[in-house]
Amino acid sequence: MASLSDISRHAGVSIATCSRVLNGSDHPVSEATRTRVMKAAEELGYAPSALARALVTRSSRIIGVIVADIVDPYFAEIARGVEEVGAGMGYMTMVCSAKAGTEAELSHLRQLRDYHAAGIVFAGSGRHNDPSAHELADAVAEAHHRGAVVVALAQRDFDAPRILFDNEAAAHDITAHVRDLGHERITFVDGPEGLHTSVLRRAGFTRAGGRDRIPGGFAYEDGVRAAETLLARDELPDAVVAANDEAAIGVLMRFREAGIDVPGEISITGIDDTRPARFVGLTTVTVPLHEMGRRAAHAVLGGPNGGDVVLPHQLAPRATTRARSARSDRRSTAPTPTAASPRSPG
Amino acid sequence: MASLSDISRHAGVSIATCSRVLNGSDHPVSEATRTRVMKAAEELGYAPSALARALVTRSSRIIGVIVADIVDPYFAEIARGVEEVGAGMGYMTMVCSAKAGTEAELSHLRQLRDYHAAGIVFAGSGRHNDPSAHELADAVAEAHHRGAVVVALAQRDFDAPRILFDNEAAAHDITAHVRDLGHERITFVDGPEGLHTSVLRRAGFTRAGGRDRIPGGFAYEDGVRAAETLLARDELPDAVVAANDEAAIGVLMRFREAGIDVPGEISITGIDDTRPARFVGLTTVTVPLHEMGRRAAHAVLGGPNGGDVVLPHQLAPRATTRARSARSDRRSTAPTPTAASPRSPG
DNA sequence: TTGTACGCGTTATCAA
DNA sequence: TTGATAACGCGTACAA
Repeated sequence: MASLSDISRHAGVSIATCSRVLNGSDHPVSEATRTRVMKAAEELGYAPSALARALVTRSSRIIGVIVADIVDPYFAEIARGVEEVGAGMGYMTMVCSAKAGTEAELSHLRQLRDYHAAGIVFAGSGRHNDPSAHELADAVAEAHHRGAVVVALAQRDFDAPRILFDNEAAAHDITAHVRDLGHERITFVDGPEGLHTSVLRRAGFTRAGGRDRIPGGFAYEDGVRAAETLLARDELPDAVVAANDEAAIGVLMRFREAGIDVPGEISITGIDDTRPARFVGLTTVTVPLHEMGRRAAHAVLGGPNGGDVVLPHQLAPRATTRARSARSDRRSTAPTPTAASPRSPG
Repeated sequence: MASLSDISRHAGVSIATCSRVLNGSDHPVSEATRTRVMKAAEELGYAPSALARALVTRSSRIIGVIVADIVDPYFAEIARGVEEVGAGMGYMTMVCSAKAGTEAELSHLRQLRDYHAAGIVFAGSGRHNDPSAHELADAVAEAHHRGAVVVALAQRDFDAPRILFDNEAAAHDITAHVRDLGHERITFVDGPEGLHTSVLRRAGFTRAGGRDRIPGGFAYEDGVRAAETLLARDELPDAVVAANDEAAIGVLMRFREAGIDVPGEISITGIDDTRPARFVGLTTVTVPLHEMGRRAAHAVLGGPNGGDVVLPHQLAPRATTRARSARSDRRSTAPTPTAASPRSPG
């Protein structure tokens, strides 16, 4: 409640001097008055107004992170990284959900600008043929111009340093891994339509020799649907590579519900290694989400430093994949009676 | 970039008038000048400074939500609820992680106050014998005094309206449900030591006739450890009721890894019904996390309205529980050879 | 209906 | 080493 002028009056010192001692200014102040001011501040319970400070400094200690959905562990992990290092430096983190798309991102960006946010982190991927992409790019440029540091944690269509991992390579590597396990007929469950990240992951799958693809998404239900698509076919593939963990888990659960043995009959993998992946023992690709968040925060704290950064990813083989040789091959040997039956639930 | 004075100059109108038309003031303004101002604002791309506005109004359109860990789906769900209705009303949501405890909460509270946050939502539970509880209570009182609306979404030791569900009843109901399934020997995996929520849930278990309890926590690893404690005993219980979903999943996974059939040999349940619970088909209690977040936001938007609210919870029977009669009873019939063997993995 | 002027709490410049 | 004082951008009595 107490303001600088209160302190000033209480200590019998000018308001300017109070400001100097109360905020690590390099301006010299005599030890005597310094203690006087400190004491007054202590007694009156002085707390600087972040608002007033930001108004004059033209920069608040606020970091905005724009995500699609904070409930999605992918984004939560990023947000936590940002918050972690931000809080350590006295910054507050604003989390903005933009599930609605670029339009919502734009409005959040503007709002963040109105608060003179020191930095803005775009956690999600951009989309193809985005009608408001240009408008967003302009707004980003303006925010940058006004001193805000903008960082992108995925493929984006505006000018900002990127801190990311190689989506294409991640998808390639997990596909190759499955292939190395001896699986030939591999189906890829696509990510959301139009997302750059989806395109990248699909490309990785293709480069690794994958051919079969079916529509999917990043949500559990998308995975369930994809599994049903597969179940409706005459024959199941050897393995399913889903565009992300949550979809993979959807596939996994639907298959198990249908009585399919995973990984006995079919292998399933995801990408991202979010917490739920560990819970279900999903083979996936560990991706530096938390570290990306941390680095993004460091980027805004340290000012716009340098160009893009590509962080490493890593295979995380777990319990939903198995080498083909290690299981009863349904094709090279005569089909057993049990080979067809499991697909009907109950 | 353009400020009110810019508009004022551009439109040849006083700065006060500009303010009046640009912020739905009820002060009368002639239609002529109104359009003049609007046009100028449009041309110069006027955006009000949230900072300056907050400074003079003594209240920013910021809602702070203090959670233990945003990666925890329990809190993410709450945060999303807050953000959802907040964003709809032009408010920004600050998410603060206070994993470190009350000390961290206190520092976040202070920071939020420095930004003149309109409201502060405490998502997590308080703890017993908390050394800084009193200090926090004082800070909360001060924040309240300064016009901020403070809401608690769990048991707390300070004065603030509460929006919550009945933890005791939730634990009681799930335990009773398991009991109704015919299970007698039920073990409760405790929540984190010292948390009010832990005490409440434990009490519910006890009231439902439960007796056996083992140490646990709210994390996956805690559940894994609890499972190992159980595996080390001579005999497994009929069912395990864990203090929350994540611990339950830890128990579940460890048991399955040990070759135990869930729910064939043992039933497992959680509390909260977070997303991962659905992923693994965990029987649990659905709890109004999202709605609590939404209501909390409404509470801060509508000012301090009324007293505590207790929202309903609901049983969510799924695939990790089974009626005792429906499975081979290991005790009333002669033990079969397969009854003992599953416990050794591999 | 419009304009003037003060205050919100800081930082920063310039004198003293 | 210290102190006035002008911004920062806005809301709002009060006056015109």
